[in-house]
Amino acid sequence: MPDLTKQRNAAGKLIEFDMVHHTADEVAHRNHADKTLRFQGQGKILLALSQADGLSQKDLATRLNLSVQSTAEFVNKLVKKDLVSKEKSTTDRRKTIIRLTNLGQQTASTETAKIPKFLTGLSDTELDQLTAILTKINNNLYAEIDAASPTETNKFEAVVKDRLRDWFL
Amino acid sequence: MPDLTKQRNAAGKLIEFDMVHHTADEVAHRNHADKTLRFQGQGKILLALSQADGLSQKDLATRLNLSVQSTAEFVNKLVKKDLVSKEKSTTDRRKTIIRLTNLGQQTASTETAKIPKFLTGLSDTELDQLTAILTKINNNLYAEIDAASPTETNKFEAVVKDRLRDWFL
DNA sequence: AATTTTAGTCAGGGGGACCTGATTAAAACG
DNA sequence: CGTTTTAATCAGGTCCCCCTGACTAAAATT
Repeated sequence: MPDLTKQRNAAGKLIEFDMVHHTADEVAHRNHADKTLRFQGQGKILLALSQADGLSQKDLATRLNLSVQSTAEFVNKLVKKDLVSKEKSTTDRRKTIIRLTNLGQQTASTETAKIPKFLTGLSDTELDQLTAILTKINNNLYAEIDAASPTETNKFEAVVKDRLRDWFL
Repeated sequence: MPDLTKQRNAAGKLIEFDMVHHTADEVAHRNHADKTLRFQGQGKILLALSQADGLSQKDLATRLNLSVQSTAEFVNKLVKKDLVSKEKSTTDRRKTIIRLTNLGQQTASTETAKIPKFLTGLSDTELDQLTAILTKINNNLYAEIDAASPTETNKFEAVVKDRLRDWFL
């Protein structure tokens, strides 16, 4: 019989973390235009490319379950920021290959590699505990995505799930 | 000497959690328009009101560091959704008092009270560990907000920090 | 009572994340 | 070779989160 109070406490702390983290992020970046990478819009494109560079826009659109028009728009925004480059495929003139620039690679790897300050006060034991618990939680969430997405009708979620998982192995 | 690998592992798991959580949220709410409350826009208003109901728009704007026009816009959107109500103050005809409707109270309390499925597979020990670690992390984040916001020049962050903290006590 | 301050509305705007439909050029198919 | 399919662009649109400036009415101040 799970202790509902403990679950509620943990849930409350997660909510608090989400809000405070968001607020701290805003405060830290107020004077710079660079927000933390979100799994949304341009962030999706960057994250996908940092895992598998050199995709066509159509590939990106399919993998991320976006329309080709949205994909093109986000890609063009990233081109403007010099985070990605576009070049025609040599094998199929219809295709445009999108790659991360050096700056784009740097940005994506920095975002995924940097250690948030708020983790620096934790002991090694706490870090191990946190990692183990989050691993469990993330697996539970993967299971949720699985259950809500029958593979036949929703290829996207399965693809993203696998991509996300591969990333952290 | 903190173990950088452990910190990096934990940070990676947090990033993964953010993305997978976001994806699971999208999948779960695809067929309903209700997204999880975000500490942003309308979500800010709802969360502030669920803590201190019956504020004027000016109060809300000040507390949340929004312009009065933005505040009015978000309030009107929430009125449309029947989540908040507006009424003129009896003591000052310039002021409009904003309150949560029953539906709004329900929505806000449901969001903050519901226990996410992904927590149900954790043992009591793990829940205690998670709560303790998140408490530490959140306090670190509060300290970050403090350090980045000298009280004189940025009242907002101090106010929000206190509000967020009060919420979970 | 005239002036200044306050609270909120209205109008217009920027930027982002997304979409649909029409169109063009390249590749595949019959 | 004609037709169909594919990849991307262009145009237009919705919704959200934010802003500034102008304006009106109510309250406070002088």
